[in-house]
Amino acid sequence: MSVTFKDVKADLLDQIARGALQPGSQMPNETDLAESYGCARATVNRAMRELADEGIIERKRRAGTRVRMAPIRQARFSIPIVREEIEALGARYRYALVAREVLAVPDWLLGRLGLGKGQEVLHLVCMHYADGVPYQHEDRWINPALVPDVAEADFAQTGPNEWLVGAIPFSNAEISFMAVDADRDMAEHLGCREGDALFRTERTTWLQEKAITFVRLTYRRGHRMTTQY
Amino acid sequence: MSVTFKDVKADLLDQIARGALQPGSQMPNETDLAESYGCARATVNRAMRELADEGIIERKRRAGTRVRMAPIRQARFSIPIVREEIEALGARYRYALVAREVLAVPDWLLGRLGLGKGQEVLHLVCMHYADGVPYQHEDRWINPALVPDVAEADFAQTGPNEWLVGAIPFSNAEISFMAVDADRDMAEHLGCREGDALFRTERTTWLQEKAITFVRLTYRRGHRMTTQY
DNA sequence: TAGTGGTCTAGACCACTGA
DNA sequence: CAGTGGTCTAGACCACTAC
Repeated sequence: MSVTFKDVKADLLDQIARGALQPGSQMPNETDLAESYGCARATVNRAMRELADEGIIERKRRAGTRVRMAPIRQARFSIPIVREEIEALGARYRYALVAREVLAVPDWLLGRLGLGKGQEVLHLVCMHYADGVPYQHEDRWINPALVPDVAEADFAQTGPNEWLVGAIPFSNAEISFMAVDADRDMAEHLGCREGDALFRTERTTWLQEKAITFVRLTYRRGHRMTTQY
Repeated sequence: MSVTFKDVKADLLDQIARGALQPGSQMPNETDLAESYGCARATVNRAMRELADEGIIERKRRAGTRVRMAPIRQARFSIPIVREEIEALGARYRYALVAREVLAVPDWLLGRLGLGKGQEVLHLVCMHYADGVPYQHEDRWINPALVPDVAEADFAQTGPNEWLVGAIPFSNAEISFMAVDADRDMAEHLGCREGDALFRTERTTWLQEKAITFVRLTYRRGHRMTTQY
């Protein structure tokens, strides 16, 4: 069996972990490594490219490759669809539409959606339950000009998240995480006390430079978001 | 100029975004795509592999490649070193050691660090300030058996995070995000009121299957963690 | 069991950039 | 301006798995 890029990657990682390759030190170039591993340069290249993508090493043309002084530690996590998140817990999912209205965009939202004063937005409030217990409160604003069919969707049965995922094939987004104090309304919806600390994510989604939707997802008390890296 | 993998990737993405390639639909195989783009199969492979890594498409041997029904939306964010985070805000960084003690591992920490009852841990409490204002509270537990030099480090000048990054070349971790109510002690350290909602991350770090450290980072009121995808 | 993606090879040219 | 990584090619073999 020939030497695979995974072999090379694992060996390099091991050398870094054991200290044989010190942080900040220069690594041999691809040609030399390929020779010493007895494989093609492309194989070494693949291994090193992945290490660079993961923030372990730093590569520059002409200057060569170095072990990063402080590895760029990065975590990756998938943004769950709430239905799947709840079903993965083994719980029964239930969705409810709380409010649906079309109104002039409020001032605080003008900038985030890139709209002008007086333009209309669709505002939805929904609740997601796990085994009948409040799990997540969804406060969503949609730019109807960019989502043609949104006027016909009634969102009585299907949540806007799942609907949008189906209607918008691809998009990019900015997402924030924070802690907020529950106000009276939120406390009632989520079944907690006013002032309780709640975990919230805010997300703005764009389709080709134009903001489609802004959503605030507020979780029930005690929610944790976890990932590994 | 020949067709690059970026060209292929961009074109496929564009077809997905425009709806020419519908979610759930089967894509042509690599050989056919290579022919239609007029490039080598390896070029198509690189493009499609990256799209698969990003969760846009789904690849299976023999079954071929499909556009994902619901793209796996995943965000990537780098775990900042608090000093850099504060300096990036243009603020002056200050660090203070609040407490340092060696004690028997508390029960709640036994499992997380994989220790036995009665074993000793190093417990550190630190504060990080931005322009003199409390920014982050750090509550850290270190397994001294796995970090040989930790007994000599006094952490009076340098925070344990930066020290550990230098001492431990590479590691993996599990990280969680949550909201907590400030208790009296936290409120005093962070200059907020008792009961205020605070953003917290908890992280356990392993070096080769053994837990080195568990840390709770609690941020000042109003902190947001943001990323794009 | 046949068709798909996964990977390796050997060679080539090129873009970038630090010495 | 020379050395490094970045990428493409054409061909090959293989592992997996749906059919």
